[in-house]
Amino acid sequence: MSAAATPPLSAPVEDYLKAIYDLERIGAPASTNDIADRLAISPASVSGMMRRLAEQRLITHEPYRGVRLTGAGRKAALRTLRRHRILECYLIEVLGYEWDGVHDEAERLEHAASDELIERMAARLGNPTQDPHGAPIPTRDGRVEEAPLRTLAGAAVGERVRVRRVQDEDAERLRYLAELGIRPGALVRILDRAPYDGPITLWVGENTGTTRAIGVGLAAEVFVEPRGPEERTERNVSCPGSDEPRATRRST
Amino acid sequence: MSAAATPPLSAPVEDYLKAIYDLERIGAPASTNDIADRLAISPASVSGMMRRLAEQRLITHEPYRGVRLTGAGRKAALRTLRRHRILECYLIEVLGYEWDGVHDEAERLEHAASDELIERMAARLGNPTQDPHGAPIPTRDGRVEEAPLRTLAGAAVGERVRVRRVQDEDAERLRYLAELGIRPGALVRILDRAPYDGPITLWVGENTGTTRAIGVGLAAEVFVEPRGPEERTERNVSCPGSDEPRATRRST
DNA sequence: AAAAATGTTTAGGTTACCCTAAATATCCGC
DNA sequence: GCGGATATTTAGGGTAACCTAAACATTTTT
Repeated sequence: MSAAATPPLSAPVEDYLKAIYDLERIGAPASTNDIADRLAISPASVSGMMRRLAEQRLITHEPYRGVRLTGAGRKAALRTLRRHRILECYLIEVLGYEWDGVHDEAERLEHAASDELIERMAARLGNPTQDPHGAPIPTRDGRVEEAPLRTLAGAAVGERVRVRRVQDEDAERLRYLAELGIRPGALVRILDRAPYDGPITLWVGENTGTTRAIGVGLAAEVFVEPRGPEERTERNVSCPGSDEPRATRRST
Repeated sequence: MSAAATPPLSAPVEDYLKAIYDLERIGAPASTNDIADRLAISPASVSGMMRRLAEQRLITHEPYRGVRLTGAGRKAALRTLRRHRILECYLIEVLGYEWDGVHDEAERLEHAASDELIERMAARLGNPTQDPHGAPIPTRDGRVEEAPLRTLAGAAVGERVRVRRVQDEDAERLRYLAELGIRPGALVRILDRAPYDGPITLWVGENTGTTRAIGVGLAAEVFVEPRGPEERTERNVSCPGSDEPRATRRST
């Protein structure tokens, strides 16, 4: 009945929707400034785009209050997110990209790839449910389970946690986290926290491991799950490298 | 010394350059109208774009006379062509696309893929030198050997020719040619030509084969090479399906 | 060689995005 | 509950790409 042939969205529009989705996920309606920051665009430009998106019923906009995705907007955002994350998996698993190098490539391809291409890639990968950074991959029909994870910045001294996901935007930071051994699947114990938002000292590793220190800023980009008494055995199908820590990723 | 970091070209600009390259390849300088036809854009818009391209030193433009690519323009066109053709190979060989379905996908991806991605795909394919439709793939440094091929429309009755390349723009037509058995590598004998640009009757096949008829319009999109006494044995590295005819491509 | 047909360019307009600067609304501390 | 800080929107501009209609140049026909 419905399923009105959705007019194709421009690349900027898809980027806005993704950004709004991500901001909404954290908390309240997305504010103009937050969106502007995230997309590195002036707030004035965001205001203009919000009007256009609202006209297209992709968001609802209460002036001075922020915006929320509508059903259609959410669907579009999840579609883009699916593309992005499948592309990341594919680039790493099939074409040998590094963990920290996929984001930008996927960012461009996600706007150009057809649904057919994405589904062929997904099939080829065995329909993964999370990307290499631990982010869940929405299904074709727009379902995601966004696990409400805490971040490493919020973990208490003495706690043992399992890294589940890291923010993937910044290649530099990702490379640094990889050096520290902090990637999805890694086990971390919080040894110490310096006061006044000082560095957090960690033990990274399963049995053998190392001591590392990390700033609160970076720690806030690492999502973790408390390591329960009996860890969940039901694991997601995912890209290699996104789960259990592996002995050697780089041969150096 | 030179190698000035080329500013990235927009997708439309890349499309114009490709079109001009292709038109120039046939014959004289590309005319405004030809470019407009090929890109399905109004001649007035083409005029405007020609001004911009000339400013950027990608073409030289003699008003009312047509345009020619400069060195830089040619280089850019070949870069895009390389991307397009490698993508087509990759989509067919690795992701299972059909012969007739790759063009549009490649057309979009060629503007978004990084050089790194293209080279990874090329490596994965063993650096092919022609695409699935028989078109030569320019090298990374912008070299191509454009074999000066004749078309099936220009072949004489009684001649035996080898199909080397077909135009890949139109999926419909490609599908039809595939049905006829006309693909790169196929052997064809011209049995008859009806007068007044009437249909051409062909024998398609190596030893066993079939009789088929084809209009002059379509025949002009099929590039052939006379089957010499001793056929060249030095064959190009290429995508499967782009060469020697294979028993079954589709299982139907 | 003038008229007709064809091909090309200019003139003027539209849309989607972006920007800076200025105006305006909301929030927060006192 | 007022005044300043902060957040948001409006006003006014810019660019790239497209369009149609009209003007102009070239080629072809008679």
